[in-house]
Amino acid sequence: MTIATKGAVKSLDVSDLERNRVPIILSNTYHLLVRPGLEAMRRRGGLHKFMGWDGPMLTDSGGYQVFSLGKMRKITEQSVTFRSHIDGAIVELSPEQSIEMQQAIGSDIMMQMDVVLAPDVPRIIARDAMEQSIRWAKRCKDYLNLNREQSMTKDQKLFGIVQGGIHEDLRAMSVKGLTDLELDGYAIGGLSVGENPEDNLRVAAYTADLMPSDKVRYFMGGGKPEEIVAYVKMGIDMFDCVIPTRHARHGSLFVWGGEVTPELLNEPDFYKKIIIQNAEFEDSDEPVDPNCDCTLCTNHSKAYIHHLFDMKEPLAERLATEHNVRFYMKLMETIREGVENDVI
RNA sequence: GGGUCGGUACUCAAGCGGUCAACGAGGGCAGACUGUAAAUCUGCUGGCAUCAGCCUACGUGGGUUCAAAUCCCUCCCGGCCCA
Repeated sequence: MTIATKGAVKSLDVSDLERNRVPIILSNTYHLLVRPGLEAMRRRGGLHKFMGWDGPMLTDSGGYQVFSLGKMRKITEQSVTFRSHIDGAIVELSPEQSIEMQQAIGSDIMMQMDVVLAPDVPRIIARDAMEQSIRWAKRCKDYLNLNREQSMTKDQKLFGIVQGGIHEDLRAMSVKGLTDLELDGYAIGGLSVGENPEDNLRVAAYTADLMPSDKVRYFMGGGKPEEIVAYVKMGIDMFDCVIPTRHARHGSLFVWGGEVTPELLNEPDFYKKIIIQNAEFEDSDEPVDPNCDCTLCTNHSKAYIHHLFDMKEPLAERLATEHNVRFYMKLMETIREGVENDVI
């Protein structure tokens, strides 16, 4: 999933997404609740219509913002209270309100409201958050079942989010509690939030193995290309990450290590990252990546995109973002091909 | 010709006896970003270095002082004012 937090993939238009074969986007409940707000979203007829996107869309519940905006919120059993990062206004988000907003957005897949924590919190805290997340999942499902008619999109799906930090037994309890609720799909949450790489892979593999294989498994927030390949091998189906788009805006571009085939993905250095502002690129007439078919690589040189970043031209971000999005989409296409042909 | 203000590192610009190799900004160099408060953030930016230090530096050349980018004198260059 390419991330469109506030109803746009930063610097890209919907036609750019379609041209680069983006299959599904992710948007965010909290940010859209702050602006333009619930009623405005209803008046616009939902986010698909508002932004002109006909494809699938998933919305995060706002749970991650409970974590990332931590200094400005208070969590209770009932809800989370934020101070808006825009104007300081009080914004309350409960599991029910999250679903109500996600219904107004009309996403195809809604995420339950959860409690995300840093990886280094005491085990008892991680356990409480995990258990609260299960209770909140139930409230999300109950609210949805009672209010189906208010959705902007028919048959919205609801996914649960497995929590439990880096503790395997807590992860197992979380999976049990959520699967008892018979949700439409399940996600691994609370990873890629600062834990060390070994814990990340260990917990992801352990958790993925416990999750029902007949439903979608989604790893939230990850990851780097090699991590995604590893997660797929664990049985995970869906991903979202800000890396391709944010890195692009900051001048980090992904470059394939060679002709893109499923076999290539088994090589340790199947790609590299270059920082295009670096002086070594100022004189290169070569494309960023000869194995890429994006607008940047088809039409322009490294020297040109280097220059655009140097001049802080807005086009730099747009071309770079399209390139990294194309890289990630090609990564997923190639992984899929590799899985179907038993290469990965 | 007289008066006056000023000349600081790539640029702009602080400092006005010791804590100054010299604030800050820009520029340059490099790095980070994982369910996006992010066109953001961090480090370095005189030379040498065995990373402890050493050397050369605040227009020029002298001087005062234990000590000068800072005080005094000479000269050079620039702005402004008066002739």
